[in-house]
Amino acid sequence: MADRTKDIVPVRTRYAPSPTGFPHIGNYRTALFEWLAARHTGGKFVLRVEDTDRKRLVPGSIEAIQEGLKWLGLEWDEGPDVGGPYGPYLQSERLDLYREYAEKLIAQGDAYRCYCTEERLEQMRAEQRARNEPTRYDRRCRYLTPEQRAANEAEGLPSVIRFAAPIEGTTTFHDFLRGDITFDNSTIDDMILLKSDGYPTYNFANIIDDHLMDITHVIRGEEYISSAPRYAQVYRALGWEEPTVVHVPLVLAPDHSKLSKRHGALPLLDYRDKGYLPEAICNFLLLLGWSYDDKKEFFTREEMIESFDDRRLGTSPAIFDMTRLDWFNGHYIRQLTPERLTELAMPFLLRGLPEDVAATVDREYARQVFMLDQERFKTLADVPLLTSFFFVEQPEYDAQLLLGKGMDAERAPAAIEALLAVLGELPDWTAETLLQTLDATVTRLGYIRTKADGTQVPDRGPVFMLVRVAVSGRKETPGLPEMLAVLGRERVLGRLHVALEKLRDLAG
RNA sequence: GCCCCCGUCGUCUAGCGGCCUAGGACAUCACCCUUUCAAGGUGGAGAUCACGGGUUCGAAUCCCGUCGGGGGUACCA
Repeated sequence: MADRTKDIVPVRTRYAPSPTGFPHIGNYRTALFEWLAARHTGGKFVLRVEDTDRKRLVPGSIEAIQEGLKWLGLEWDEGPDVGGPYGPYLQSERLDLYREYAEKLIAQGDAYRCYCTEERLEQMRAEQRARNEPTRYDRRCRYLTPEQRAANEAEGLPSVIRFAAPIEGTTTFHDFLRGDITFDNSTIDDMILLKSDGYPTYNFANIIDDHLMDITHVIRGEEYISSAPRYAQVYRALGWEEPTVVHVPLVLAPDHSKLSKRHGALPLLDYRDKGYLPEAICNFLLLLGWSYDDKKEFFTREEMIESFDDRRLGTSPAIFDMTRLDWFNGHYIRQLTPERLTELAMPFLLRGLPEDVAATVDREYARQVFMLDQERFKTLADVPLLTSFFFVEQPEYDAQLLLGKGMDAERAPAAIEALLAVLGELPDWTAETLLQTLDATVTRLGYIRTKADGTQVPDRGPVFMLVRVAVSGRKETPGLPEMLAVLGRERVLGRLHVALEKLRDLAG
């Protein structure tokens, strides 16, 4: 058996976000794949900020992007904050580099200055559309005479630098997952390398930096496939070797449209605020477009790194399914140790409680409550929803809720009084003795159920539900004896008394 | 319009010419467990593998076409 690890070559990958907003969850999936490719091979994961669009720059988004990566545990080896041998990692600090290579392309005849105004381009495209032609730059400035150029320069006309793309033939690039993809050169126009403000376009800066930073594997979204042949042309003009390119399929909204806020696809950090666990998000994202085999669905961080193989990436778009995310989240919440659960749940609890109540919460008591409800939390946002009754002075509920199947206005007060009589005297307040006491009361009060085989057993249902509502104000709660044990004698007795009063008021 | 990518249960997917009367998971339904709700267990329903042609003894798997979905078509990324 050959040692497979010998075949693994360390790769350099990069996450190259543009600080024009707060990336949504699909963007981070790409980052996850890039990070995994690097970790799996013992390579490096680089964070490079593509801040070349000055108009759309959103203050604070660089910080938010980094916070998101950290939250998911996707730590980078090189980046704007930590530096590295290929810096700077902020494209706005690399402007001279792009200029240098753009000039080089002009010198060798592979690029040219274009003086066309945006108005003219706009008009040109409008006419092309009217004639039902593809909208493309008509290359007017590509064929300017040296005299015309000199005149434009003398006049001080603003200009951009465009790539002089091959006009005839085809361009083929290799997609790691899909194989060779060929575009007819007649469909590719002369893309802008450097904008009139001196900043590079995303496309150009990307090419230059991926090469200069020695990126071996470019993993990016499928929306870049149509730009890929142009990148290939520039690499070739510069005489550079092209990195391996992996286009991962898009993540779509449930209605197959592009992922947007209204479908629940929020900026990543919003998921943290909504009570999702990073391990759940990672696991969910991992399996959106990638699979290990037909069985394995839960991956620890180590297992992810160990088993990630970019050859198993898919090529068809995946739909973002919130329900599945919730399931993963519930799973990982159940996985939490009591201590970690408490740590994570506490802020959510305190935020959901009235201020005066929040101020009195005892950590140890809360810990016991959380453990009781652990298997019921789908997200941490459920914490206050399911557990607030443990903390308030007295839960509010409609007296009618106390009555139900097998429990009417006559029997309810009797049952509570019977319980009150014994619970006050209980020598120890544990789930075990509480269950015994509850059962004894049920039997004494004559709640009997006949099973299918004819045997008679105590019918816990009606009394248990009565007590459940009395102490919690709700019909769904953790197991009754366990819940009473945690609530403590004082609260339970107090709430039973309140229930009794409510029943009397009801009777009129 | 033009160019490109994609197309297996509602959803995420396994499958890479015979092991497939297509497997797993989420969701859904039923039952079990049971003091409620969950969690867990068992089982069911759910995909003529988008459709139509080929190739082959044999196709979800290869080829062509059609349709459908998506992306691109910016001095955005």
